Amino acid sequence: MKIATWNVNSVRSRLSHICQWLEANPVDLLCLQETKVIDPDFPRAAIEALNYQVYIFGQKSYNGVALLSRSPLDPVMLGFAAVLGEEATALDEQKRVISGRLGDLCVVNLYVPNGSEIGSEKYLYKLRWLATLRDYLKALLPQQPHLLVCGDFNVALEDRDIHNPKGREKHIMSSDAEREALQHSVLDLGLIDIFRQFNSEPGQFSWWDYRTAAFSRNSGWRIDHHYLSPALSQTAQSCIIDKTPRAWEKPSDHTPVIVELDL
DNA sequence: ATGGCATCTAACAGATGA
Repeated sequence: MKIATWNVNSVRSRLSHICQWLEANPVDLLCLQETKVIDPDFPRAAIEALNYQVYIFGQKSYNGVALLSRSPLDPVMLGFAAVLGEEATALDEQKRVISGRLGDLCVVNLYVPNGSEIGSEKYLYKLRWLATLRDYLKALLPQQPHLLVCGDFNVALEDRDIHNPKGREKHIMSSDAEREALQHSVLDLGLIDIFRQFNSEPGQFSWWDYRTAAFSRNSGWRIDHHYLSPALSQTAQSCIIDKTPRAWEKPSDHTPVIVELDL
């Protein structure tokens, strides 16, 4: 079974890339972030024509997540509130969380807030959001021994995940508080950054800034991840970053990351 | 120090992203 995560930076602008990529890479499940569209306007038909089921949690202009699956998912859970209840509804105004169950596998698809600037209101929101993510995953884990948590985390965990870590303490996505929050909310629960089980090299990135020709210089960041529960990690066969679509005409600034499970 | 670029809404510029 193959599962991919991809921040597409607008599902409507990227529809042809998504279809082209899925035809070449018929993964079992594709997790999308930054769909940037309300649910009635999601380009559902083009995806369904490729024999994928479409599950969406969208909003106008910003954010938005989706699950595209070859097999039906049941149940599908929208937002933090589906697990945490009423007190989490405020954080669900921004559509950043969708989860689904595929057999005995539970997949959580996340779009972690960007944070804008260190110390800003958005930065504090990002840290609060990650604290709530801990509660969410902690509640899911006992019921879901085969848990996969993937998406755009907007945090580079280590210096080898950044093309140039100089000054990283003052940079969004690599400040100590962001790294500590991701560590506390995900890794400390026992979830494993599975890419690093297969590849320990620096220079392995999933996002390159549109500006300054970052992709051609490989000036990127590894901020799109797959985290696996311990039991599930035993089934992992590979985890690769597919840079191919980042080189296409008018690409997303992110590229897909695919994990293969022996399930 | 700033802006590089791309996407959204829809104001032909401003907000947001990372």
